[in-house]
Amino acid sequence: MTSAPSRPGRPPGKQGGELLAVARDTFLELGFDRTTMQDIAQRAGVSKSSLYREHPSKGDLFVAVVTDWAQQGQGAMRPHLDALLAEPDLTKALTTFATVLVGAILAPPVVGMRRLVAAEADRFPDIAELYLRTSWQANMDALADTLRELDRRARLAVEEPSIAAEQLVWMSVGASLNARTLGADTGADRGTSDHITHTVATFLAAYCVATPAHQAPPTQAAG
Amino acid sequence: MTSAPSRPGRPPGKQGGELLAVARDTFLELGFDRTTMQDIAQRAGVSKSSLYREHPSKGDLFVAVVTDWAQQGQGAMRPHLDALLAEPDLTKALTTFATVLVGAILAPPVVGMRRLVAAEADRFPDIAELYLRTSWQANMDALADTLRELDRRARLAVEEPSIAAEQLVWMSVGASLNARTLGADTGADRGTSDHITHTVATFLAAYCVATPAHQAPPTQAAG
DNA sequence: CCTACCGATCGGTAGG
DNA sequence: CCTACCGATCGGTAGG
Repeated sequence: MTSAPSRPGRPPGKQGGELLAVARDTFLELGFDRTTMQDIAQRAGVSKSSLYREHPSKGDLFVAVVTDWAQQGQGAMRPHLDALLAEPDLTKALTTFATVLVGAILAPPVVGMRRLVAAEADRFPDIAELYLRTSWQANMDALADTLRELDRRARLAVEEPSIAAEQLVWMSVGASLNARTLGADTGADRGTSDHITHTVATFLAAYCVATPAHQAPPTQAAG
Repeated sequence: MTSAPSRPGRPPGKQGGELLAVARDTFLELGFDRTTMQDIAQRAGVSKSSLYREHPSKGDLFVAVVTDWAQQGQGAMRPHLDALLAEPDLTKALTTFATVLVGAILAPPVVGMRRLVAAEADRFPDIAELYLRTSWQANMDALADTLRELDRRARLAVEEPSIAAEQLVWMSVGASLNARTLGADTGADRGTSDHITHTVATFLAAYCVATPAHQAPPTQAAG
């Protein structure tokens, strides 16, 4: 009971994760250089003093923001990889997975964080590398493991799972991610279902053991 | 006579294209915000006044730098696309082309300009779009045209040349470009010949009319 | 005289 | 917690 129902002191002022979220949004909106500690403090409803008490410098705050973000997105693809394994129709499974993947990678805050980290990679090389490892490479490795498992089950013929994973991902999102990274928010959207269909077709043409999607199968059983 | 063989005045100080090159290198090294007009003027051996006379503001200078850069790289792939058409061995042709492509896109100043333009895309949306169109999309379109020509000659079966072009490019450079954009200058280099070999194999598995590289051919003659 | 160029300094704003 | 303020530095301008 009475776990401080009405605080006697003054209204809140954000801390911890909430504060990091405010800082993140501000960095995303203005960029690192043009974001002032004043901006963040104001939006979070705290004084600059309080902000500096929790994060001793602007650089430290940036590191905390990116680290927090990278950890959150670490296992993001897990459930969809499980679904990829479970679906019996490979074309359907890969199409669904690629669709989810594209949506996740092209989400505006995700693209924004990539831009932000890349822009400051010279000043914060450690954090850029952590971001790449945690938020990207971890998911790529998980996809490679899934492809390896599909090979083991003789549903795909994948000799180099990590390369195949890269091919699937970059065929799916390369063009769109490039355009959005360079700021083209033009409605002329790739990542359409048509684009994904072609990605899956090419992928299966190379790695399907049974019947390739759009040419006569060599009809060979997997050992 | 006396067409000023030895200038009586003071030593040169760079202008025009040379000045743009100095500005470009400085922006690449320090980024837009951390580059001062002073820095650029100093390196170019001119006064700030002279710099401002040629480029009325820092933003104008940046626009001039990117525009100049984009124009220079516009037809960069032309000779290599011609070579791609000329080489009779398709696997060899594509491998050579992909190798050149990867080298060109991953060249440090090229990656640096991408980072720079992406970082300032919010402040200079027009220039980001021009960069994307002139320096990237133009070369992609040229590759697509080349694939269309190979289809016409019945050496490839490419229904959607622009999509096939994207697939070839992004399978070739996606992973490496991503890593370098995020600042990982780690010696663990992709873009190796092994990686390119797999790219070409997957591409041909989907688009070769005759004998796919690594599985039994369906043996069908092109009409 | 004009052009090209420099040293000096302005008003504003940043991190701390 | 806030206000005030510092040392430093920036883009841009003007006098000579």
